[in-house]
Amino acid sequence: MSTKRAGSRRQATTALLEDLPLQDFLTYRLLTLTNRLNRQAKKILSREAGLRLPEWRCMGLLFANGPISVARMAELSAMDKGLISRSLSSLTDKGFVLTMRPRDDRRTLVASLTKAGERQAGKILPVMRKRQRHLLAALSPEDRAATYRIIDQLHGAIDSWNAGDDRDGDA
Amino acid sequence: MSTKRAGSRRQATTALLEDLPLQDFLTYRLLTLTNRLNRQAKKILSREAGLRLPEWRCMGLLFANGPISVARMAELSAMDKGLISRSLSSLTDKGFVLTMRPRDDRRTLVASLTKAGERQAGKILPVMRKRQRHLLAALSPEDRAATYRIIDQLHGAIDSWNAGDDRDGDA
DNA sequence: CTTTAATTGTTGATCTATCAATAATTGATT
DNA sequence: AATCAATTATTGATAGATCAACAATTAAAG
Repeated sequence: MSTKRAGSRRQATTALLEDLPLQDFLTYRLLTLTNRLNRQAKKILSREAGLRLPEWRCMGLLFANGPISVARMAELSAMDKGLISRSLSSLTDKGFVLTMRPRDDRRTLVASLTKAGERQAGKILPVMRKRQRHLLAALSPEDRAATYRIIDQLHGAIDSWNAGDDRDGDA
Repeated sequence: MSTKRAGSRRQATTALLEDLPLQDFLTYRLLTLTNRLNRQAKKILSREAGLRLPEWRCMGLLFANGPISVARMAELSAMDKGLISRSLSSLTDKGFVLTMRPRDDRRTLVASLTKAGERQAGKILPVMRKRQRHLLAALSPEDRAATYRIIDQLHGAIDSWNAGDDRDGDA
């Protein structure tokens, strides 16, 4: 439980950066946070629907965006196309997804939800939204706004580091 | 590269939560962020030292905290003890870590860095610190302070969700 | 038209993360 | 002491994420 975490005993500010202990590295902190979030989501999904995390993400994408290709799904979610491909396979087996190859470009694969898939997504989504609300409710309005800004700025920092590093590094 | 991300086209605030698109779920955003951060760290480590991510985390823990047990490492880093165990094995093979079982409790395994391990950690740490500085430099002082606060508050939200859910859910 | 290049999705390999089962040891109860 | 419970680390199984190699198809160049 919470007492097991190493977290908040130090307000790590820039001044401390010179000897910032590893446990206070921003990357560490974010990693342990998302690991816990993933564990939680995983538990919800297996309980509610017998779905795996990337499967649910695919269903959510299709539910929100309608029938789209694997490439488009990767673009929207930053998921790996290989992972998407495998997830769509298993979702097809489970009867939640239906795929087809458009005549005008037979390389692309367009996926869409079946009726059962829509029912399933409609059942899970409220739980997930409730969870999002619960998470965001823990933050002050200022921090809520700051959160998305911070995430975007960190993406920018990753970009610029990779750029200086050598070539792209994100693709 | 950056144009591939779906991110910042929307300032997701509480008001929008009712139909928050999946791509703007906080958990999504954090996940794609940490995935990118991990990719980056992985690249740095394999280039600089031929180390894997959890291996480096173990070395960093030992470098910062001195000789400690597997359980203590798990406690400090929120890593899985199994993952730590395997990492220590490979680090021992690589000559960076040395383990021993104290006479007073022969269940526990205490790990420490070898000279070579310390050299290696001393070589990597500056790069990693530089990266942390680079990331934090992208944020305003207010956002920097907010970041750690937000992370801690989200941990709290996870705790309370899990508590209401059923039993613990973190252990 | 034909060759070459680029795009799209699939698959295999490897690493990361989590969980559960186990063995070894220690601590507690009787 | 002897049994039972708790702790510690290891191992196996499975899911998740990344990368690279590949085949099929389409687009571009000549």
